[in-house]
Amino acid sequence: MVGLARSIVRLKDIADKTGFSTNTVSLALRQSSRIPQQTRDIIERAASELNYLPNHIAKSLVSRETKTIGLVLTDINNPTLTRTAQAIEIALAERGYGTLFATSNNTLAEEVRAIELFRSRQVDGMLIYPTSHRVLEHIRPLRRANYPVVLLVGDPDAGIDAVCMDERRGAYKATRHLIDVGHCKIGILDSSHPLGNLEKSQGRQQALKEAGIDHDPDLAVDPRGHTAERGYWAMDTLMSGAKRPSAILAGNDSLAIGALRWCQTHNVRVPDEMAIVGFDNIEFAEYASVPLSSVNYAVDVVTRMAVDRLMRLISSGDVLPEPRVTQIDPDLVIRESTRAKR
Amino acid sequence: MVGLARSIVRLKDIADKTGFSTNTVSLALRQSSRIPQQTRDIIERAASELNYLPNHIAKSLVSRETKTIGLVLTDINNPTLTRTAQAIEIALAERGYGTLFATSNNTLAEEVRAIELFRSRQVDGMLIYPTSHRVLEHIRPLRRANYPVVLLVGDPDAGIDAVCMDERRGAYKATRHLIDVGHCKIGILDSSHPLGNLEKSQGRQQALKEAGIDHDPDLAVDPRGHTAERGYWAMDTLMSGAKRPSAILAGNDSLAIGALRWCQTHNVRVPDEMAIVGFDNIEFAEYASVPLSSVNYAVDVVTRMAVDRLMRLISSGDVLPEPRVTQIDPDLVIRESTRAKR
DNA sequence: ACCAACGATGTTAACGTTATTACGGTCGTG
DNA sequence: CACGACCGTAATAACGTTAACATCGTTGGT
Repeated sequence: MVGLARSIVRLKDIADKTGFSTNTVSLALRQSSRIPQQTRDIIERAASELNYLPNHIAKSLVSRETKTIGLVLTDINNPTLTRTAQAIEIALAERGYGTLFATSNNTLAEEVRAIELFRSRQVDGMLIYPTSHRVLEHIRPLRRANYPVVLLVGDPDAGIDAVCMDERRGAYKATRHLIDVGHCKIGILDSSHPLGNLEKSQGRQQALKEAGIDHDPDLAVDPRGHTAERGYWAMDTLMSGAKRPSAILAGNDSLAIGALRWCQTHNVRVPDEMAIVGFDNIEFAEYASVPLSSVNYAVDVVTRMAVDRLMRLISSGDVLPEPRVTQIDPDLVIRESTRAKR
Repeated sequence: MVGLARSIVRLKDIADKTGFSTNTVSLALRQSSRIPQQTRDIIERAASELNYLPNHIAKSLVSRETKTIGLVLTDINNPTLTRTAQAIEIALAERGYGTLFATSNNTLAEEVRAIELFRSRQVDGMLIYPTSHRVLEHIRPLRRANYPVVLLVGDPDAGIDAVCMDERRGAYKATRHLIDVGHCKIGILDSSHPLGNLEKSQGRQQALKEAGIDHDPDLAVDPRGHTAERGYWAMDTLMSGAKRPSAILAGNDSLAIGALRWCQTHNVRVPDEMAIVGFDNIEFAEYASVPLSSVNYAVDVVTRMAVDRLMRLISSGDVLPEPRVTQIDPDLVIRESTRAKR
């Protein structure tokens, strides 16, 4: 095998070898019916002998599409985002698209950088998990310029296409469940930044309100992060306060595992003295020392719908259809960490 | 703000607006000293008014470099690969490179597909975590054609650049530690496929041999996967056998967590009745019900060295330097799961 | 005051591909 | 037997950028 990779074999080289023109070679390799089968065979044989590989870059320049999409994630420590990334890459590959990938590290500046990078690389569309669920001013102009963008976080009023789990509804279901099994002091470990994602918090409050339970602001702590370490810290903070909850809603499973660990090291029995629900239903939730109840994140559903929607936008030509926000109703997976109080 | 994104603003448009030629505009925007400051200012102002963004595709075509590298991973369920992916993306972005990303799903065919995809997209180099540590026949031709490739798995004899953790040494250290704290029946949960990665197994055997402990093949189980679920299964298989180990070396922390869970559900106390060591030192290892000892995976070191090496290869022109394999000596992080036997 | 050198800009060609149009020759038809 | 249709192939121009070279006017040195 000779002449791979860097040794740029071009249509011209095949043309020279076979005696046909560059153009004929191009048509033949694209199975054009204008070229008779016999000629095609000759050209195809020559192409494979020379180990020809089409230059996607040149093709993109003339076709004005790169068959590449940009994927922007916040950070990848969240196993769910990770699984989503992989599923998206696979789904896109099946449709002939490559995936350019960038992380924003949860900062707006890097998110903007990533979007600019992708634009300059002429991606055909973007899938974005934004840093903030509210600050979308840097994304809206894209949509306005008819650039195909699908968010993986849903603000129904954002005016941008989105496919995501309905976190408000998930938090509502989880809180309902905790109430059903006998809890009324239900704490929450989740971001409380006013520009952040408040949906879980709102879902919890709605469930509390419906059950006639007063909302106590002392039962909410912002862990300022998404790791188990932050969950441990937040739990410590919460439990050092005057009012101790009997159940915890954690913004994700890493936080929940940190909280669970805190309970273990402080001899608080789970679920008897403390119930815990997480979000995302990562694999480790099931394998924790006390298997964790968790609001499931339907990776495959989100991926499929988001990619379908993006393909739809890409193929819609110059004028995009009205934005559509799809929120998927999540299932609550009940495990031992929220077993009913006796 | 008008005319973003899809509305292709070209150098020509700036030229028309300012009265200069396309070429002058190009030079000015690249801060060429051949263009006086005053002219540059005019052109830059016009560019920003038109919201010009350079077309990377066109640039690539003429410069013959895409400033993009391809990253091939097996699958992303392994949190360590995930952290590596993110760290690599960041390191490359700092150097002005974009990251094209693909997963092989642990199949050779998809790995080949990903590599072809990247080649046709003219990436300037690739970072590959191969499915098999031994089967590299599809990668070697790249190297032979002077294509910059760095593996994230090290076979010293592969003839391909690589940067990785020294897993043999890690397993040796872990096994040594288990012996030191009093174990002699040391089981292993790891792939035993002859074409797979046998380094952990070899490291363990070396340590056993040095300690004069006979190798017992019944103490090894192939979990056929890398998840906690497979770890639970493998542990069950191992403990159902005639000979039960008193300590376990697990191929990664997910497997270890599965094994730990098995011990809990079967009332086997860790570490008193069973010691467990994992690999990779993921965050959850520290937050497991019994904090897990683990062989650390130095994400930052691997990333930095691999990216540096790749940059070196890319800038080395037509003839690549001799391949170099760097194996990083891993630290063993000792936690409660291997506390000394009394 | 003249010529060389230089500073500022423009012209042309190239990168590898695809799309559009053009060109010969052969065949069928009247 | 002439004419148009059609088939197979080729020539040309484009995509947006950069690199090499060309051109013009001005300046400075002698």
